Amino acid sequence: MGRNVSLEMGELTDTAYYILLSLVDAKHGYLIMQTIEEMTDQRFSIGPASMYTTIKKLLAAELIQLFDDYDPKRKTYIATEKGIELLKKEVKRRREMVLHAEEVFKRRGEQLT
Amino acid sequence: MGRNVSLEMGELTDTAYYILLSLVDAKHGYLIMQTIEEMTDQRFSIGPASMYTTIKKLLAAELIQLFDDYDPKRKTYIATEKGIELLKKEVKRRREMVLHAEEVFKRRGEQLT
DNA sequence: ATATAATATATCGTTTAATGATATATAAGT
DNA sequence: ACTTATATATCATTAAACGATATATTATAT
Repeated sequence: MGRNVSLEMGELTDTAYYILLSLVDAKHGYLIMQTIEEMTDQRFSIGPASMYTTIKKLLAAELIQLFDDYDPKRKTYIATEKGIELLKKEVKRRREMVLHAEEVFKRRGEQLT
Repeated sequence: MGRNVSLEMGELTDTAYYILLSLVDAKHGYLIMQTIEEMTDQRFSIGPASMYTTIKKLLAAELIQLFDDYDPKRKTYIATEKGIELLKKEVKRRREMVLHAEEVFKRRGEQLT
């Protein structure tokens, strides 16, 4: 297994991070893409290929599940409890990554704008 | 070119992020690996394969350069001005990623520990 | 009416990233 | 002599991301 890669290792790629974050509240696929673009002011965008590939992986890892929906045309997903926990852990990890950089620049007397 | 992937797009993977951050101050390869492990309390570790592959890419993108060194046994690298700028931009991007998550959880009345 | 744009889901094959395995060589400690 | 640590490097494989493409429905404009 990869050193810093797979979901089982408990780490999320940027793509998986944003999809899982979108699914804290139930959404169908297309809405996930829109939500991410809106959330990031168009700075991050995920196309259908990346999204559906990632959704499959997140489902397999039980980080998201199908949401009980009546509309058969749209598949709706939601993060599982396990998914939320991993997401929170990942937020913490990313916060630390920023801190690591801040420490390095601080040591050099430079500030990060 | 990938939507959210390559260095030319101005984004760094976790691996590239930590290597570039290590090279704010000049270091040779082996020391980079150690610095990253120490910095992250063993939570992130990069093996030689990932490191040398990434170093090649960072050199090609002129985000790091060979540091003027007298020791022919050890190749020493340092981040370029361009590399520092990208790193700062990336820190900002990652800070925003954390904020995005905080907003989502705040909206739900949950706090991130 | 009908063409066009937006909504919605999905797969195939390729490219890019990350890594395990492995090789090589030196230096230092036991 | 032997082992551990230091130091750099490549090859082949796995994993992640994505472009291209296909398909179908719904809404909107002409």
